[in-house]
Amino acid sequence: MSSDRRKPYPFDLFEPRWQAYWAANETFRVRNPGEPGFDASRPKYYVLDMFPYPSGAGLHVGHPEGYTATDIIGRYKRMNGYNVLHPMGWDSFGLPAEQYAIKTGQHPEITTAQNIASFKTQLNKIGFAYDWSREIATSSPDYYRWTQWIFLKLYNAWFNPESNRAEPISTYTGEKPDSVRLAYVSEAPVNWCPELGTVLANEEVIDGKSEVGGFPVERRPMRQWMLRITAYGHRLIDELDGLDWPESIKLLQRNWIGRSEGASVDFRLAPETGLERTITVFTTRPDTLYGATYMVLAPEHRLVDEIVTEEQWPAVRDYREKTARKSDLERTELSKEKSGVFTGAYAINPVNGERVPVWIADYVLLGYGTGAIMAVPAHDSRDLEFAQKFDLPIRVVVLAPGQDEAGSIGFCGDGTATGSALIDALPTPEAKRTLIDWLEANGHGKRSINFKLRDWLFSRQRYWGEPFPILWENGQHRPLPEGELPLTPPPLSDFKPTGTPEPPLSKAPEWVRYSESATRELNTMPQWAGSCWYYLRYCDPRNANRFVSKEAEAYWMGGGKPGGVDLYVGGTEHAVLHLLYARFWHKVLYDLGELTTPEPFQRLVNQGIILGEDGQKMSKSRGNVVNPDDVIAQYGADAFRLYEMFMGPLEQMKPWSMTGVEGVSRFLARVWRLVLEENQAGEWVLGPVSAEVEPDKAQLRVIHASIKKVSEDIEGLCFNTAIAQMMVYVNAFTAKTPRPLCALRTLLVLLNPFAPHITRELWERLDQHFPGGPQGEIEDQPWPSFDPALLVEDEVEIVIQINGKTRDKQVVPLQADRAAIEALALENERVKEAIAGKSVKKVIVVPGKLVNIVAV
RNA sequence: GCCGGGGUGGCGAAAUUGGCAGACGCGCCAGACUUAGGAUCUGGUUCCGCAAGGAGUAGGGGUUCAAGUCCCCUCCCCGGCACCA
Repeated sequence: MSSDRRKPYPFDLFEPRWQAYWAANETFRVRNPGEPGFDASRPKYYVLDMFPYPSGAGLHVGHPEGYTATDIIGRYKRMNGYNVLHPMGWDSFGLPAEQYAIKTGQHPEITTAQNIASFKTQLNKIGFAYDWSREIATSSPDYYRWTQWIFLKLYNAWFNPESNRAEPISTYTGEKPDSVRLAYVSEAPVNWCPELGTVLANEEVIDGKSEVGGFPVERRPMRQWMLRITAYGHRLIDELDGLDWPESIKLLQRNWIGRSEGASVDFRLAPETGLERTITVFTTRPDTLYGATYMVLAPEHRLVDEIVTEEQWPAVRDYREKTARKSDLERTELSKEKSGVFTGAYAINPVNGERVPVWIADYVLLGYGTGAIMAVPAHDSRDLEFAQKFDLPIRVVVLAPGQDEAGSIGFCGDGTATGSALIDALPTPEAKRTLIDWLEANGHGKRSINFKLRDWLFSRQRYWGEPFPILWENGQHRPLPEGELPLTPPPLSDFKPTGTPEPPLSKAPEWVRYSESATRELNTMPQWAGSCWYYLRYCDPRNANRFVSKEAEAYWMGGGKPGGVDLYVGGTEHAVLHLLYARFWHKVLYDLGELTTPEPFQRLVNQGIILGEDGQKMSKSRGNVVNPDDVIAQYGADAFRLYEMFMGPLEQMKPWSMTGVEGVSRFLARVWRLVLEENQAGEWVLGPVSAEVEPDKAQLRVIHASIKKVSEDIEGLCFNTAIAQMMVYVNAFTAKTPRPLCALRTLLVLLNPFAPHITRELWERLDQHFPGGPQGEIEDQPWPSFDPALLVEDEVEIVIQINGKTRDKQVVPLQADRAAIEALALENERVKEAIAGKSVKKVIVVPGKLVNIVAV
């Protein structure tokens, strides 16, 4: 006997055949408005996956989970008469691709091309209905030419606070346009990762380590390109409201942007300092101003140098040096114990003219607010801790509900103002308002909104990314002329990071030198640049004149309110990275009149991660990684797809199970044998199928209930229950022969989005035996509709409860009214038995469902 | 610490407005067909109990004729943020 197991149905023969057929016929190609073959009568549906970065590890079973979900939706919408845009491409610039190239000692251009090829082969083996004519790669010059073009748009724009939107820099009338550009150069301290040899954005640093590789990150001042995402803080928060996104993701973005409302307050320095300066602080609690008994500056704050007194200099210098040596990680880890030093200077509290000492302490961060605080120890736990340690006064100015002064220490909620002349006895919200009004009227401060979000550090000291279309001359930057795009990187053989902040592009002096007096910018853009707008390029991927044509953008991204991609599926890991950056770019382009919608992704769904069979996260070191290729070789692509969807709810984390794959594979084999049977020679021939036989009443009910359930479940992305319903369908037809042809055809159409190969094969076989059936290919069949009348049964089984406990069940006519059901129930033998000797207090009848008899 | 999302059989999970808890699948048990079965088909399978019956959706309380579902408290798991003034 041969040792290799017989396949339950010959998927290995027909799956590759249909895949080749779809590719050769461009079955899933979709046309743009104006192109021949475009059908304007159909509505559009844009369904998008987060495109993968083609790593060397290849596809794992997590990728196709979301991809299968969108594939089902795309095929389903297509059968429902939509023009479906369902593209795929490659996020091929950036750190992961470059790290892989360095590891294998090959040029990233080569490894990237190889990885893309193998990813594509893998995806095609799963039978996805992509329009491959729209394939894009962020590292191809045709693509990044427009990434660079968009960067120049940002460079040549500013955010006008009057109009609350981006405008061309030409509308700026101030002195220093370079200080307002959306893309600008900054010298601020940045996250430098020596191991990766590049700086990183805040969003790419997790617990003081790089998101890629987990290497230590340190702060150091460097000249870098920044994008002014903070200008969009309001809109990035406010416009989340209209999006159909998981609340959890919206919340992550809200928290990350971190909007707080309050006031900025100016404290003048005390007269003896001889300085006409103010310290401005941000506070969310202006009502506690009377309780401000000291101030704290961040150790790095610029004012420190000016205000510190002679005798405090040594202590201050010492403290600053210690702080500077700490990494961000240490600074937060050692946060338990408060530390700080008095500067020797005093400031004047504007509400009561009191002199308050000014300290420096590392619990105040330079990067948030103004880098200075007014400390209210009675109502802020950090200030309290600090005040107790350094014996600073603690003054209660807010009474907690039902508490006296002593009991209000440490209280930070809403209460009643006390010991605060201007606002005494006012409840907190009113006290805030009143005090801000007073500050504004007297020129001591103003209403203010502060964001945690910081500008986006946009340059990297790496090779494998988009070069900046920027030239330097006499220390001044200017844009590269648009006609010189794309700006391709020099073909370096040694592209490795230099180990210093000097970018590797500096290794190509001829490339760097632009003219006698001008040189090129040496930094490259981060990986996120390409993914910020790829969904736009899919709309018109070969356009050589624009990043996307107006018509294509209006068609695929427009329509509906607020429009955009109709369904976007991907992991949560991009919540505050890609999903925030892309919204930002999109809004800028929208403001500049390049786009028709303010938001890119109308509906977002996160697929849950797939764990290994052991319930642990899949990883090479655990040896629990499942490779799609292996599963497909053994069970076929349809079984693989179906299992991915049958595992459980799309958004949930769930473990892989090979026996589960076997289960859905058995189901598909039952579908196969519903239509075909094996003859003596081992060939699959038509089984007991009849065109004459009609489904019986019960079968009709299953057919129509299934059409309803499968349709609703696909719309709701509940694929697991849709599949369960199709299993019920198959079970209802296996026992009885001959099988009605029409029922089988309907089943194949319902199942087609999930298992496109087997349904296509069986559809063809039925066509051969029963010519003259429905016209066209199964992929183009109209989605079936159900007849509600056929769902209704003549009789229903109702439950008979006594005191809420089920005692019996009884079949009654559907039309039976309350009285009839009650009468029937009281006649019931079991009921009579149970209520003997008791009195019936109440009878609740829910027609079609149950009777509950309350008896005591 | 704060903010989210969860906790239902041996396992993955189902369960409109509160209305038969456990659909569907895995696994397991029994049987049929077979030279054979890791194929296929049929039946069973929440727990305790021979049974009648009882218990049961993390735990405790409440509302209700009726609670997985609504309200209050507690515990546990997962994710995020974390000196954000």
